[in-house]
Amino acid sequence: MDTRSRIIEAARDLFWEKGYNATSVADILSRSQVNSGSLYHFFPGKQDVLVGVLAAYRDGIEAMLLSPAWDGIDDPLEKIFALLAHYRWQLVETDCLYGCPIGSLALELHEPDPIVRELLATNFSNWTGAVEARLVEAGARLPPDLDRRALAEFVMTAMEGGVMQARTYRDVAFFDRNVAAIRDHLAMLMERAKTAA
Amino acid sequence: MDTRSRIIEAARDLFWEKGYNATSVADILSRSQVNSGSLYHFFPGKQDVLVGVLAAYRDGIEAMLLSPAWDGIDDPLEKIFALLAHYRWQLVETDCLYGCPIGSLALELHEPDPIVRELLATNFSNWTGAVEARLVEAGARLPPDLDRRALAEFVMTAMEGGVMQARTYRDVAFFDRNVAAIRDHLAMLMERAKTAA
DNA sequence: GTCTATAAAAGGATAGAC
DNA sequence: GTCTATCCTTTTATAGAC
Repeated sequence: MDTRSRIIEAARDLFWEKGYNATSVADILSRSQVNSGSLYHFFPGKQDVLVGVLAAYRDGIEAMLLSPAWDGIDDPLEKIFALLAHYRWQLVETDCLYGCPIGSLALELHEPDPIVRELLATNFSNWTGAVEARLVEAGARLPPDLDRRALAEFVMTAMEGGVMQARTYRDVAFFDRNVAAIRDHLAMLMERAKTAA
Repeated sequence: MDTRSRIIEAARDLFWEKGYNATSVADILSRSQVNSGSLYHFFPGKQDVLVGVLAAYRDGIEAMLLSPAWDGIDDPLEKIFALLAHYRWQLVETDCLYGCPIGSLALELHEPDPIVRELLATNFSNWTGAVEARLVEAGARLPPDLDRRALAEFVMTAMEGGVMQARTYRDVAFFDRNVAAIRDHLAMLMERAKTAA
């Protein structure tokens, strides 16, 4: 793999594992087996590596996240729960240490440069947009006047809040209960769609 | 105010504004108008200041958060929305820069010392417990078999997820839509309680 | 593009007088 | 308990040869 990609990949993992501020440039160099001169050849500074990482998440959402999560699943609403299951799997794999990398960075960086904030928001929007599209596909199973974008944002909230609590308590059951709550929420909306029809 | 309290207060504000890692001991000294020697007289190190801040949040939840938020409000379910409104007010006051201090720290600190993680979890539990108690007070307005603890966790999720998105987009409307969703969720549960009766 | 060495600053923490 | 001065490490970033 080329040097620039090795840097991005190492930084992506380190930011996920330790956060942005707790990761030093030396950490990135050591993990990627790259020398200081090379990193600063590709990136003006550490924050530009972060920009590269966030752009990689943005460009890879389909191939790295959505496609794997939705493989073999047809039902649009079950695709949403498959996406949530993907985060659950990550939590279990890491003993509830690491959750959503974007969410963690979004809360860690309190006054990020506009370009960083913009990329965080874009990553959120792409995720929400993908969920919204599944809710649109669900068609008449959901109330016709339902704001599907807002519901997609609420699904994201359930994921991020579930991850936050599961990580803090080191117990995936907190995530599970939040997923159950959002499942109940969808069930009640479908009930509403039925009775209104 | 005594020196130790000044340090805790300054650190609390700085951790809220910038996060833990982005706050230096020098920042705390400058904000609290305390000298290095005094800080290290009261605290073995920076992390112990964090422990003090988290303990202060824990001990102050009633006086600093719940009592002010619930002043003049009798309805238990409206108390929950008043609590959410408190976070909304904080977002508006800070142009959506700062949200829930505990949530931010919980996601920033990836592998905190056990004592720190324990305090984060305790703060979450106390918050959730307060909301749970209001849901219990709501009695028969909610389904009898409803897991009120799990619902309280879901309310917390809505708050944290709403704060995260509002901050990232610098737009409080993201918070509002999440609150509206949780209000709708409660409304549907109350409907369920009615039809089951 | 890559290498080593190093600068320049910031960081956490300590010493010892008062 | 408080003060100033300072140590030592880490951190980001640069220089300049190859």
